Amino acid sequence: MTINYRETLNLPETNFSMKAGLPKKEPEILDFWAKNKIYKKIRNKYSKSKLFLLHDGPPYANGSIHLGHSVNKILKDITIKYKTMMGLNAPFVPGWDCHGLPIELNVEKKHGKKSEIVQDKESFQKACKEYAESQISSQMEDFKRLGVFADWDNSYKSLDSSFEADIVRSLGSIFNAGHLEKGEKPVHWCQDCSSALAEAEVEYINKTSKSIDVSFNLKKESFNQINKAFNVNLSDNISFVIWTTTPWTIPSNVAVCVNPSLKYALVEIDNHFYVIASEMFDDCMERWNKSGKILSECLGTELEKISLQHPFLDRNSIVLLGDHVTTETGTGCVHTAPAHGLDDHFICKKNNIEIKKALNSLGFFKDEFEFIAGLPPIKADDPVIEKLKEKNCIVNVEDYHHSYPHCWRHKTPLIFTSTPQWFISMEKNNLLDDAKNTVKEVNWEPSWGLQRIESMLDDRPDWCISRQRNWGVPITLVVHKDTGEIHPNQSQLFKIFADLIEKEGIYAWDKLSLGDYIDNPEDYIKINDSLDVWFDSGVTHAAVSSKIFEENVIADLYLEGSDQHRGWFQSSLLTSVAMNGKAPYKSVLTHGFVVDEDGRKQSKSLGNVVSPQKVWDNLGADILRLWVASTDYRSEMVASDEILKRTSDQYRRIRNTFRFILGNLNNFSHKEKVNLDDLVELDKWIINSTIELESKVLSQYDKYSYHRGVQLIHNFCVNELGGIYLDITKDRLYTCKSSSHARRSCQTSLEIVLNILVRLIAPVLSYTAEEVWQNTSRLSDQEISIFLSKYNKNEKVTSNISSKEWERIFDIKEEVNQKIEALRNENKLKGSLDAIVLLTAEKKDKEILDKLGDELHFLFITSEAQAQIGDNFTVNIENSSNNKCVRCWHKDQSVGSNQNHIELCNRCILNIEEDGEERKFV
RNA sequence: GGGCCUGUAGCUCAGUUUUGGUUAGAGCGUUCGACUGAUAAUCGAGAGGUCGGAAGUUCGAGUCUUCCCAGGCCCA
Repeated sequence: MTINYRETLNLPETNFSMKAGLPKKEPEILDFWAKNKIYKKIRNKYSKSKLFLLHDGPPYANGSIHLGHSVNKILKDITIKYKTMMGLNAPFVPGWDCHGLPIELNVEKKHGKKSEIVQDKESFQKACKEYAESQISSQMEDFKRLGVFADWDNSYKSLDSSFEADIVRSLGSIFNAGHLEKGEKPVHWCQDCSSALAEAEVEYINKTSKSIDVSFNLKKESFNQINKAFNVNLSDNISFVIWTTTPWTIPSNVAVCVNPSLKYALVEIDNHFYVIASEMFDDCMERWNKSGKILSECLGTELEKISLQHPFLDRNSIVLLGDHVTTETGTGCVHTAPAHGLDDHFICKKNNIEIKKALNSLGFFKDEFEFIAGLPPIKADDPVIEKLKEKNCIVNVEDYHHSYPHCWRHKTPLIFTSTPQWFISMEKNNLLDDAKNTVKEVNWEPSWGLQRIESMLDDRPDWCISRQRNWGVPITLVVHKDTGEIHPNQSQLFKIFADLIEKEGIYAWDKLSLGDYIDNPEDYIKINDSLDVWFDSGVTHAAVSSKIFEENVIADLYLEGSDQHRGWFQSSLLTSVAMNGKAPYKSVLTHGFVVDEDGRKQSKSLGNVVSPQKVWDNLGADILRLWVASTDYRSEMVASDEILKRTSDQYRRIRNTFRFILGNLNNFSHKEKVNLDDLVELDKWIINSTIELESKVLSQYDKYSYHRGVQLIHNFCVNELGGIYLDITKDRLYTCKSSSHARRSCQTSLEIVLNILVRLIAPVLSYTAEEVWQNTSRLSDQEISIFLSKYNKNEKVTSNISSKEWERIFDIKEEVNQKIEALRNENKLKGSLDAIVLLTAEKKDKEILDKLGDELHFLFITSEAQAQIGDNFTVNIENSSNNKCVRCWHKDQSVGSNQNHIELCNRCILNIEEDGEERKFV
């Protein structure tokens, strides 16, 4: 009867399953981390180590997290874990941005705009707070599910009263540094919000407006000047023509701007004379459908201070010079309403022209404009046009299609209108220049980040920090009720109010009576505005990092999406420079946005949104993490079903590599380790290759190039391990005597490979790395969690065969493979173990091959192999005629010679009956 | 419309700057084959690219220049 020799083999055995089952397993690992307080243990372990501070940019506390959030937090987590395993103290304090309009709108929606809760300010604020907290807790659960290590119990939230107090303190500090300014500037205003909007809250949507050309008649006193300028002699019927797409701003017109260096033409049409820019003549004639004649021309500068009659108001409109006037569209004469345009505002301020406001404080037309009194601006266009027609001042009306600012929430068109606002001035105390200088010292990654933030700083206006809203931190200014002057003791008051808010919350501001804090309370009022939420998040360096770590600590890294060049990177920079004169970060790393397979942004309407919740429920968070890590995040990141499928494939390969290694290390104890110098040569090679891999991967991680690192690891699993080492050593692991040097040598190297590899994947495949770690006491005895372990310093092993020589050997192996494959295709050979390899090689190659002695055939996984010297390199394959050993599957002439084991070769008999074979090279 | 960025095999990425230089690489997937002792795994071999497009500089361009196209972020 035949003996079942399979039982004499040392086959791999492990309970590390092939199928990952991540969606089920990951929550268990999460529990393990929580129960064992791993994050806390990490903090304790590295409390004395060098600090690496990655400061978390707060997501807005609204809605469930999407893929973009996941990308951001995973990248941060990979970084934190890598730095930690490098031995740095890398804490991570997550945060949330909690005030602001979107939360107010949701609470209004939930309770109803007219409900008592919404109508009463304090109850409304409390409802907003409650809502934000509920959002935070659900977002936090999702962030945890991603496998992110953080101090979740001590996260920061801008709604904490201590944080709110610090916002007030920060504002006080900026006030003390002389950057605060009261202003009256045109801002985007949403009628539906009854509020000025931040830039980030503005959305551009195509809109059709009325574009009108309006004539402004020349006043008598200016005829001399114009006759002189154009060298004519007229006494009547001269008009300047302006063009605008916002007819409702005509009631606020106080001036007409011309460019001093442009040429202007006096155009005659039907006995009437019009002034427009010469360049715009053709354009205007076409638009107005008129044929006019240019009588004369002059430079814009000669038109300065000419007086025009407002079309329907008893008001002068004066001609001003401005470089902002262009000839892109219109007439070259620009309607100027300083209450409704930034350029207009500045030019009038410069020329000391009084700002005329047609709108009341709620954004409706004042009573004095009878024909439009009480109307909102967007409904006033038609009546104004009618009025202009009535006064015979309209030259042309047509529809105009353009991209126009809208409220991001209501999608309604915004107006640009002047309101009293508080500003952080860019100029007053040199803040902008200081910020621009500081930014050069920061390491921007990718490097174009510098250019980007610089160009954004270049054209940034003063920072309007006033919001006429309820859910926000109050601007705790006390101003004189008549003069608007800030109270002389304001600096001190900031501190007092901050302490009060710390104790009682933001509600304290509305409740307090000034009499308790100042001497002449009847002369002063409290400002009602709340702070722009960008200010809240902009001061996290002061409210969070400074407090937890060290006063004015500068973070090593800010890591956010590229949109934050205008957002948080800038708000943080400006407040930090204003308060401390320094940038709050040493490095700024940005990632792109998530798009679909066609490169389009993910949006609900396109139906191409990939939900992170679905990914971790179906595939596992480690797949999501691997996707993030294997994508070059510096540009857009493509997510699709196919890509995630590919990612899963990549994951399986890495997982199975671990499974195989673990299986073969079964029953291998530390005592059985082989001295490194005594290892089989091939085992030395894989150790040295792995050490080399480690240094390459870590240097990629160090550059935040996770995708390159992951690619290196994966390729190593495929090529060095799967294709070469593990394939070749199967023979030794399975067929050699269990306790033999030949087998222990291999296991010794596998243990080293395992230790290195599991650490390399840990920052990315955190769950799987922990699963591997917990699977075997050889790892878990080192530390209770892999994340308490570090990257070890591994020394390369000295070997007789250099890595160059190994490279050549594997090249030759590849040629042998191709020859074998060719024969297989001709059906002359079944498997490689049927083959006998006969190599002819040049002396140099022969000498290298000789280093493997008679173990060469193990390298090729053939039954026999020989090399001889010759002029050319050739590979010859023969089909072995020997019998196949049923145990090791090699074909050998000794098979059948032993009567006790008639089906075995001598090598196997040595391995099962005697001391076992000896292996030195392969 | 402006600023910044991206575009190399079906997919993910190398290669592009310092230095322009043989038939442009890898892994995944795909096809074919092997094994059944990593087995919903593993091994071997093959196919697959006018490097977004066009023009230019050059003996020579994925790489340099200009323009165009598609897309992203930010702004208007």
